[in-house]
Amino acid sequence: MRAWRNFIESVSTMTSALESDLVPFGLTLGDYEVLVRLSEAEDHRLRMCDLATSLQLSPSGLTRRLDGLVSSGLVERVASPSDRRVMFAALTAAGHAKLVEAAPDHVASVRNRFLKDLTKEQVRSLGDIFEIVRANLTACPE
Amino acid sequence: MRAWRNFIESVSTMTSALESDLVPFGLTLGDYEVLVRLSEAEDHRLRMCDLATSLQLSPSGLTRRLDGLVSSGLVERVASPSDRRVMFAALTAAGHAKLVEAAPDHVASVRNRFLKDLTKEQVRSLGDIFEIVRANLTACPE
DNA sequence: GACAATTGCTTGCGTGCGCAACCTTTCTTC
DNA sequence: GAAGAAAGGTTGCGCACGCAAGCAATTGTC
Repeated sequence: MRAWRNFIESVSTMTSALESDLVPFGLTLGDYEVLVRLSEAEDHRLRMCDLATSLQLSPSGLTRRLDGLVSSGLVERVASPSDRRVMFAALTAAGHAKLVEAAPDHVASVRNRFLKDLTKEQVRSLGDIFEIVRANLTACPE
Repeated sequence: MRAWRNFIESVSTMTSALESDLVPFGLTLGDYEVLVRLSEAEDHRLRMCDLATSLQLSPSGLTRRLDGLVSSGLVERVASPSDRRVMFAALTAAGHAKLVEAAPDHVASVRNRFLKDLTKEQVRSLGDIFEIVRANLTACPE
């Protein structure tokens, strides 16, 4: 339970800290996650629904989030030729540039806020632990 | 970075899982946290502002959350006699009963979703890690 | 080959929250 | 002790999100 309480508290302060570290770039943490997912995808594009599940976001949530990124010119919607239901979210050049600009700062932020005072050993065991937790969570969806 | 990605993903699936485990009790995770804080406080009551910081919630956010709990009869607002600015949030008998009813299930939920497949050693080190992280976070609020 | 059933995405609607503005009460300073 | 500063809480507004409903396109079934 001690682990739990510290954990909960850490999470919320940490995310808001990371959020504010992204403000100078005009990004929100959610936006950043979108850019990362797209940059890692083939051709820098993903189907909306795949992106939604990857972000653990509802379809409508993703639609709205993309609206913002599209109007900022970082992402564009591209219709699929093969299946006219699907829309791709595609990273624009500006979007890619924005990610390249923001990423180092963000990574440094994570290290600084999160991993700073941990030993290598602890970081490693953290990785192990959350691999197990994630596996456990995806295993029992009841 | 591996630690980080698994971490982020775990957190969001876990909280939504815990959230849904509380639905049968008619509680949200936020509500539950309020009840816990109050039950641990002296006389089962806390000043609004103390409760807000404890929950890492803005003043307005707390006001709204309390509105719900008050209209459910789980919490009541009590004016302070010594300082007429402050309002106490006080646990009602019904609120205490509700917490007693929901707590075992919730704790089991946490263990099941989170700690289930971890060794004692890992749980211990998790506690250590987030104690450090939390200390680090509160130390550098810049 | 036509008519469900399903999939993919988008639009009302409600909710929960933060921010800024406001009112009230207390503290500070002179 | 009176004027200004500060603290405690509540309200207007906007934003992000989930849910349910809806529309378009595709797949399945006979």
